[in-house]
Amino acid sequence: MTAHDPASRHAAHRQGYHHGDLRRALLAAAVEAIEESGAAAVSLRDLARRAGVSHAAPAHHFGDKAGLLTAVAVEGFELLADALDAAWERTGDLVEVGVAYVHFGLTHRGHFEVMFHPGLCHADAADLVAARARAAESLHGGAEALADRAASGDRQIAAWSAWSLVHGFATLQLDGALPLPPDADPQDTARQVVRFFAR
Amino acid sequence: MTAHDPASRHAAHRQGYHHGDLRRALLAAAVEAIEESGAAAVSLRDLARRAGVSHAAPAHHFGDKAGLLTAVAVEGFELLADALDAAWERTGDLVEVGVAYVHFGLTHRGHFEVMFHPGLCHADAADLVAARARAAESLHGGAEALADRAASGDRQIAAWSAWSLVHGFATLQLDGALPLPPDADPQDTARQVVRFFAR
DNA sequence: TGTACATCAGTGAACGCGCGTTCACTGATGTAC
DNA sequence: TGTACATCAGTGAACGCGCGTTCACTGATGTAC
Repeated sequence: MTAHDPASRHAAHRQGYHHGDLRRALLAAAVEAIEESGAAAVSLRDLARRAGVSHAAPAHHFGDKAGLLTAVAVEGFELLADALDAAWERTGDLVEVGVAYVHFGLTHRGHFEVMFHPGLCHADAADLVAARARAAESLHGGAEALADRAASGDRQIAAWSAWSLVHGFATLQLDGALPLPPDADPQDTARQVVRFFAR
Repeated sequence: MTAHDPASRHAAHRQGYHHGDLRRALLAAAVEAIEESGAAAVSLRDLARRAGVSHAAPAHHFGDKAGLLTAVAVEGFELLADALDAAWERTGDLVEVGVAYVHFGLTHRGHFEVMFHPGLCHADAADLVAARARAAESLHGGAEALADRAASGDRQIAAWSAWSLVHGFATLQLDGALPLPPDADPQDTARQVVRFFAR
């Protein structure tokens, strides 16, 4: 790791004229800001402040606000696809894929919010379309298999139902609309909910 | 209906110094604006413009932006409770209560958005707490009865599952994340999804 | 029936603020020779 | 090994804009007498 290595520059206190890894720093700042105040309230100037950089710098990397949020959404869809694939490979249990969806939402609320409010992004950006498609594939596979297991009715309806269930549970949790008893573990409750569905 | 009747003044072109029913007009403008640009983007000045009134007028009725959105949420919860109760009384079918929930969300997206993002409101306002409680009662009754019908496992888990299902379906539809085939009727699809769940 | 007055609803000018965007610039990096 | 130069990343001042809020005000309404 030399002094020119971006990671070491980033890990150290920023001192030079160049940041070293401003793009990544801005994405992290964006997720943080979204989790604090919501995606619509994010401003490029605030992110620049958080990254310790001049207010005009973000435009270099993302063009405009929608461009930045698009990058957040792309990252989110990739993380989600990874999480769903990993759950399947780890457990071989379709219920756990649903649980992983909920877990992703609860632990990545910044990404999650942007991913499902496409109005804030450049909805047609090629990388966004690709990342969304990959996540949809991971998700759809799981949901359809779950539907097969339920072994009744229309596969498509079953898959939509499964997705609705986990998405709704995650969303209600994130909005604080479905308050669990203080001793309940959200992920464990999610597991019971998905199991109930897959009964 | 005399010339002093607020409704007639409202129906007619506004001409006098007094609006006649500015509170209601501002609420309607707010719902419209939210459906166009999202709740976070609503501004009091824009609503005043839509209502044809000076920009300082809204503060008279709602105090501030959060006060206005609180009023939107209160109206939303009351409309939702009405819709759920009506569906139950009309059909006596618990599936139809779920369908009514989805239908409410799809036809009141402005209200729906504010109702489930409490960070934008005065979350502790007495009328909001009361309206939410009434809606929760209508909803919970339906969900628990559906759970009873499913006749397996924990009632609480079953109720959360039912709510998650309909909320998730509505949310995914509103965000355009679950695109139906062009010939599919959203409400009819919702009915199939809820039936699949209640199988 | 008329008059005086209190109350309420809406006005419009003013303020300070944070924002996105533009633009000429400068510091740092990497490559060609 | 050194020098010149192109490219890239970030700066900082400037602009115009819409916003929320305040405040003294004015027009309209309703009530007491």
